[in-house]
Amino acid sequence: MGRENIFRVRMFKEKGYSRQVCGSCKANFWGRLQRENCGDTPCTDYYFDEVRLKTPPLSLGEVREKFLKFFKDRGHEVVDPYPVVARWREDLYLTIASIAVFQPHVTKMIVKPPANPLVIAQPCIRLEDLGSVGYTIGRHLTNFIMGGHHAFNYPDEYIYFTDETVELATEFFTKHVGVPEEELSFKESWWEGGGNAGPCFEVSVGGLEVATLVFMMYEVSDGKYVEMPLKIVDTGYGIERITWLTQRTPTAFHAVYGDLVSTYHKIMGIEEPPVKLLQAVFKRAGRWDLRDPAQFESLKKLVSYELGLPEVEVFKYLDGAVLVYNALDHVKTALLMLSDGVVPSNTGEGYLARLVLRKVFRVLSKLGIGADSVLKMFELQAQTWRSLYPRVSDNWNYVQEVVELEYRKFQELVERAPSIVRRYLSRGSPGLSLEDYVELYESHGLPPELVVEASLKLGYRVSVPKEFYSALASKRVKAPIKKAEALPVPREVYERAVKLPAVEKLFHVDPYVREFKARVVDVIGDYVVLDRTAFYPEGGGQKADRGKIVVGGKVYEVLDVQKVGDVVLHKVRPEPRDISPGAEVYGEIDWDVRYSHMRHHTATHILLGVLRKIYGDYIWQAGAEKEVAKGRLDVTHFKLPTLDEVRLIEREVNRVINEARPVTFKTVPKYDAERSYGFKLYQGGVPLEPRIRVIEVMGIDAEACFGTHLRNTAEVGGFKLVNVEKIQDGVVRFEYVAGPQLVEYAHQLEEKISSAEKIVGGELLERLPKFVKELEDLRKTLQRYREFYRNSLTRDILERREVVSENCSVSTVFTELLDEKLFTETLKDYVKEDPTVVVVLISNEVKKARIEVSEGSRASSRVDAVDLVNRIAKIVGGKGGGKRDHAILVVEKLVQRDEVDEIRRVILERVRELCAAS
RNA sequence: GGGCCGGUAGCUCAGCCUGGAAGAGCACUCGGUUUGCACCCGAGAGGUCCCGGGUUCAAAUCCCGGCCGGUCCA
Repeated sequence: MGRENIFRVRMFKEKGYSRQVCGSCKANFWGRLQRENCGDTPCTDYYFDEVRLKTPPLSLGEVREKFLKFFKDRGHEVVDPYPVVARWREDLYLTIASIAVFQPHVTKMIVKPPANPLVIAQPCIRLEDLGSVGYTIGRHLTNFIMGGHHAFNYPDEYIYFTDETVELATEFFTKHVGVPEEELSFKESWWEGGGNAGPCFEVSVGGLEVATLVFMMYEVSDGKYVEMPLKIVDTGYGIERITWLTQRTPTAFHAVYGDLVSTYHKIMGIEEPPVKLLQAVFKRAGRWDLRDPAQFESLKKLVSYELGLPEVEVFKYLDGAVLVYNALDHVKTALLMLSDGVVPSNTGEGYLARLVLRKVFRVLSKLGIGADSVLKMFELQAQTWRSLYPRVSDNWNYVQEVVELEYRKFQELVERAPSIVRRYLSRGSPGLSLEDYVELYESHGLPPELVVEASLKLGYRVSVPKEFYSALASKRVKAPIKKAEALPVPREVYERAVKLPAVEKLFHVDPYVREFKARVVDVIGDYVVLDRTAFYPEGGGQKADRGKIVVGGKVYEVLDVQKVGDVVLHKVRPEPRDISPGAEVYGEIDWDVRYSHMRHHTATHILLGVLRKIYGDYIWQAGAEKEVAKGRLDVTHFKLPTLDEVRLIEREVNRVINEARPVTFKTVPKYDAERSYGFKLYQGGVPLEPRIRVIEVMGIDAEACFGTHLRNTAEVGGFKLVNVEKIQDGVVRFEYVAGPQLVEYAHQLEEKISSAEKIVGGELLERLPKFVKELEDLRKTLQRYREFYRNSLTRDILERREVVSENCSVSTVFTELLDEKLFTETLKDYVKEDPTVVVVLISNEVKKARIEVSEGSRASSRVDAVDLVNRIAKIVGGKGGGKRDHAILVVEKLVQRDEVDEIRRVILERVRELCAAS
């Protein structure tokens, strides 16, 4: 199919549409009427308010229902929307389009779609337009519902493609939205994203693009387009935009948020602009790019002239309104993300949630809005949207708690700002450089507006450098290409293993199988492949089994077990040189190791279930590991559990164990599992398979899992948390022991206590307070001795003091006890009292000597302590240095009596020389 | 996952660039003064300079590694 021809669909010919060229963007478009331009912004102004619709104004929910019903009536199955957090995708954090729901498993033909054709009203979040929201009066939103009808055409199963897609869209817009057909414009375009590409139509009405019809048919690899075997109809209908179209309000926010627009104005203390002002803006918002500050400025001036309103008024109204629209949009986006269980943090999707929250908090806190009102703003939206997005009301308690916490954290940052800014102001050059602004933002999270504010508080007037945003943008580096995951086995082993047939996994059939018979399929280096095995390969956080295999009477130890696709590799010792394919094998796994893994694994599932029950559905597994000695589970959570909570968790887990609940496993089709259990199935990641293995702990937890589990929770035997810590903002780690390991753990504790008691010679609780008291007494005694020593030293200095002139005196003291800190302190105090003195303190230790020269202020103006030290070094050797009034010399030997005399003589002579000279 | 910033007295921080005697303000204790709202004056106590290693005669300071906190980005 040629790329040109694909746009020549059946309907255009039948109904007499003509292919035209836009006078502005030169793109080709199709329409029944001849027109000057393609009918899409920015080639035209908005005029959809003048288009006569045959339907009454519709709400967002009504448009959504109308859309779903229309396509349902045309043979599409309605598919429930997925979460806005794209947990099923490794390459995306947020659901950015309805097709994302089916990538990559369906688009790569690993799994069939849940229905075909299908229709979905998918809530989406796109944060790349974060900065545009408000200025475009509603064309850009960070959250929106994308209506998509999708048809997946397989080589052997054709559903429908271009002709039907255009006809369906036309019928929907004309008959059900009530758009006169002459007003429809289909612009030819090209869509590319997520590794796929294809031609598309952009459908517009009165300047507003309301849908994109993509015919996905290429895979993009190395910049080349490779035709896919699967041809996908990927459509996106802007449910918000259609709502706007039917309501013809001056902004999309009025159409989508209704009364909330006024309410938000009131809460934020911002006056609502008069309708005629907004209408004047509406008329130009299509062609003008108001995100450009210069254009926004000109528009405001133009509107002020046109309506005869003072410029300041227009500026005040519109700047304020943009803030309100921002708040409406961002609060809803944050609400949707949090309701889907995102925990704000400094990485991943948690960071994106925080980014959105902070952007709106920045404005709210500047307006002086308190936490109560902020919560009110969230609550109003939670009420408005709870029927359209059911998860919003399910998780409201969590949302409330987290919004409050995040707002408090942000206010703390604002409070901290002046002291951080002060640090930057006080270093080096006056004011703040461009680099300072960038660093303040990137390292401390302080946007330039906040920096200016903080500087004002400190009494500095600074202004944001114009280049700030471009400097920031130029620092953005491309994402590093994700490192290919390390292979579990050497490459040559991997490449041969991957071609072998699937191995029968006895550990899945019955996790309690300890011994088995099998045949050798292949031997690759140290690795043996069998046709069936009970050895569990490392995976799903569960470590590999150990044990032995016997071939031809020879025993091989199994050191490691790994899997490559559906093939299990046993690494054995000694080298399996004598083993050849076809040989019979007897295998036996180390049951103690395995059973311990199973206990910790089942305990992990129980713990996760209990945590979700206690805290809420925002608890997600962020990592897990099950070993012989202990289990470990990292979950998303925003605060460290208290001691009481830890005890509660332990009690609840043990209760589940004592209730002896059955643990079952079954392998079911992916979509059935998702329907019955929801997304919480995918705690450990999403398996790219048509059928998935579901482990269910009755009434507590159900997860897609590869691991081996107990039959009954009673077998866990007992559960004790041994460590709970916050490993990262938003992630809490639990470590625990189960079954006999609990006894091991108790033993370790006992041993620790008893060895400590051996050291203190008695009971810990009795002896320790005595030790502490004794230590205190000793400290006091030592202090008294040092005081004594210090006095005696001071006396020695005084006694040895020889006056050289009115400005200089010398005292050389020799001692055989070393207490560096005491010396330094004593000398410092002494020379403060006597500014004329030069003190030389010589002290011997076991193998080295330390000579310290200290001078009073008047003495040091004539005599350089460093010079004296160098002279001393000539007598005793060693190296040293220091400042003019204080220098130190260390020698790796003891100083002899005669050397002390020599030093005394030399120093006196030198000081006399210098002081007399002045 | 990557980058950047920080960790010094109970708190807020200076000192680090350029290695050489551990500092300020607030809080605390004592004495005086005052008895109207951040009182004032004087004295004192308080330190694992995050941890480990290296360089050096000498490290809070320089280098390497780690831990913790903050923050930006993917």
